[in-house]
Amino acid sequence: MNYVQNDGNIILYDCKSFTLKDIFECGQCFRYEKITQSKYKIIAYSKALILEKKGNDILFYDCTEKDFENIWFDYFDLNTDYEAIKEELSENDEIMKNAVAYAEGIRLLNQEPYECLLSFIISQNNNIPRIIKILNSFSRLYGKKIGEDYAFPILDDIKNITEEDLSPFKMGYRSKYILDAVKKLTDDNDLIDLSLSTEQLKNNLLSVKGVGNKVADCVLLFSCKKRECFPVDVWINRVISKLYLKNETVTNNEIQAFAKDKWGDKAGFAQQYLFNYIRGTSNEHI
DNA sequence: GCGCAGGGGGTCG
DNA sequence: CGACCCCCTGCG
Repeated sequence: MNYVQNDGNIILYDCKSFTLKDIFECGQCFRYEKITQSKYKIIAYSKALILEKKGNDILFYDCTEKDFENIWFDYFDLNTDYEAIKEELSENDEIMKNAVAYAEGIRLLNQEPYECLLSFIISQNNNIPRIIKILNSFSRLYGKKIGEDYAFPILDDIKNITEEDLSPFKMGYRSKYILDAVKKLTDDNDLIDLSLSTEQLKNNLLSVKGVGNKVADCVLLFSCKKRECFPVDVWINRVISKLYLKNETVTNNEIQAFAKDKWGDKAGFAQQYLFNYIRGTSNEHI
């Protein structure tokens, strides 16, 4: 990965598989802002970062080499060869070929686990604009101010939070789940210990009230580097049953077994390409 | 214009 | 399997 520091910015040269729209709008994260087609802001790790794509180069505005190496390199999963993954997934699979072509610049972000957990608890039975609204207003009240933006609250900011404190955000019944998550994270430093096995980690996540199979898999995939995880929601159920199983009705467990068998340790990558593809083209498939 | 279903990246009892 | 907290949309 070839990059230079120039005039306070980082320039990442000739970066394949890196499209800001694909990365941020494929549904894995919520605290991004579109500035133009090729320019986005993302808030993560208590930093606000503006990125712009110019040709095949990526500009990281106002970014130190230290932050790039310590935070953003891993956040954007720059150690992973997406060209190879796309090729492997697409082999003998016309459906996947189309899904990959639809958003070839997707990368799986490595987000902060506790933020990811709280965010996907909010996401359940909810729609994306409202999820974003809740997370932003929550950050505005409890997160650290960074320039004109607000970081997602760190655990210390919210460890004593009450149900009443959460009522302004209109999280509904999810407030209780957030409180349970905060309590369990506070009580147990190792609840989301990345050195644990996928199974152990998943059991820990499932112990949180309001965290079921789907939310747990999202946290594992989007913030714990467990790329074999395959979160199944209504869209994934739809795309697998319609495109791969000839409209057969299947349970989410059957879908998960199908994905494990077909994509193995790369199921998580497959999930993002397919999820984004079916959501973006759902009108054409119905 | 308003009121009222219907449903949204699920989970719990 | 139905209800759920709340918001938004579509329809009469």
